[in-house]
Amino acid sequence: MGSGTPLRASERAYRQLRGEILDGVLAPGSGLLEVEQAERIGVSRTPLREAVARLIADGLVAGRSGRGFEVTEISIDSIGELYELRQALEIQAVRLAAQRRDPEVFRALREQFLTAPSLVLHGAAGLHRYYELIDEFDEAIDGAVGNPFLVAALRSVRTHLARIRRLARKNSTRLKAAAEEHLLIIDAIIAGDYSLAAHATHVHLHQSLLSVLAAIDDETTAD
Amino acid sequence: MGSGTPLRASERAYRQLRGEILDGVLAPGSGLLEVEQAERIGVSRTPLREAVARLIADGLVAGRSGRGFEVTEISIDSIGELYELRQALEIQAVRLAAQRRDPEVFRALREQFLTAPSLVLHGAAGLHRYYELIDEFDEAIDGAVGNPFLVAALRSVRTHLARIRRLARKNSTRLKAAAEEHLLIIDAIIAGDYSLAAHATHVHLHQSLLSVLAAIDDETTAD
DNA sequence: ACTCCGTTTTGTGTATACAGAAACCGCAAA
DNA sequence: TTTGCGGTTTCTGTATACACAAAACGGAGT
Repeated sequence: MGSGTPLRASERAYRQLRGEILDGVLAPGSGLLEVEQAERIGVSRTPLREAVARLIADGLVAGRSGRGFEVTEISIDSIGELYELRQALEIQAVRLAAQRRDPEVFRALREQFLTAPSLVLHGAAGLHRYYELIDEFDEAIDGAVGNPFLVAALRSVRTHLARIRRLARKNSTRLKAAAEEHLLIIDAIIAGDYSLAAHATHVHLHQSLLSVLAAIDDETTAD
Repeated sequence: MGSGTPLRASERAYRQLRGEILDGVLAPGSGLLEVEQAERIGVSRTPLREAVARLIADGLVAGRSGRGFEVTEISIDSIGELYELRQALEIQAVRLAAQRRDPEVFRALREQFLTAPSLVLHGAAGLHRYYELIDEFDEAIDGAVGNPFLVAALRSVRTHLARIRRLARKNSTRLKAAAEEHLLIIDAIIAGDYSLAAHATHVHLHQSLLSVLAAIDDETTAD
């Protein structure tokens, strides 16, 4: 299972920086310098600049006027704003998916999701599996929608979402509820009931936002 | 009114290429070579590559496996797909705008739009003014929404939309109707009636898509 | 001690040089 | 005629060198 091509330097730099930003290794607000980062990663400035350009396009990094660039901040406000975009995109995606899906795909996914509510009780491994299921759900939606523009927009949202997830330690009660919500959405998609799928997604995202904001509030006041 | 900074080479290359793609000077499917383009524009390969990277992020250009890169095609299918994304974004944007707008801004805009239906009868100059009004409408929405994520997604959609507009010669009957539709949306926003604004936008986009597809059909069968 | 100005340092933006890989061409063999 | 192979060319990907600009520093004057 070796990685096919040896990977270009610019690609390596991009993945490493992106990964570090998403994992919080490079904290929001930290100022980065081209030469510095190029040496650290072990590539020259040219491919590093290309990587940074892509990160800026992703919205993970912002170019500073004079000196270097910096990892973008995540404010409480920006979380709400992201969810406004997410809502528009996911509701549309789910609606289209319900109309175009291959029922078999979602029936198989449903089978998997039945175990989800109990997964959250099985420690870190279960949690990891849980997030894998979410990824599979997202992929199933993307595949059913079959719209490159919409999928690209969703991918961008999910990138930012990954950063936000890190901020909020999840409680298992909420995760269990979220799993149930996903099941409802999946059922609606299988049934081809696009209206129900859309409304269920609306509700799910509402709960999700509430939970994220509450979790972050806990974090900041607890410390 | 001189341009403040002399503009970096990479920025010049980006704007020129982008403009040429949007204007159709560089036809979809045309294969471009780095050296070739760098010489033509008058910059070295390094800034040109940066420009191309941005164009790829914009979705205007796709990197070819081995040799060079090429301007992305616009298929009939992709127009429908773009409108599925556009619908999700604009309906959300208009809904939020109706809730957050400064009424004065939209009252002023309304004043301008009253002249729009007649503008389309006044030749190329009138048409130009008409499109300026559309731009002002978009900017007013963006400002009222105040959501950087949503606005960025909208900007991306508008970029692709600009290419599609070129394909379809517009007839003045449709433009007149579109102006009326915009007026209705503006009125709903002024009234703070977000539901009406959303539904009116839905209708508007439906008509717009029909008109675009019809126009393209005419073009291709007429030739 | 503080401020202003010139110097030095540092970092970006751009050009160019170099290496490796993929496409192209021609020839020969089936 | 077609197919396979070697050499050649051309292009990309990366490193590096250079120029200019902006920030940090330091010294002189107040």
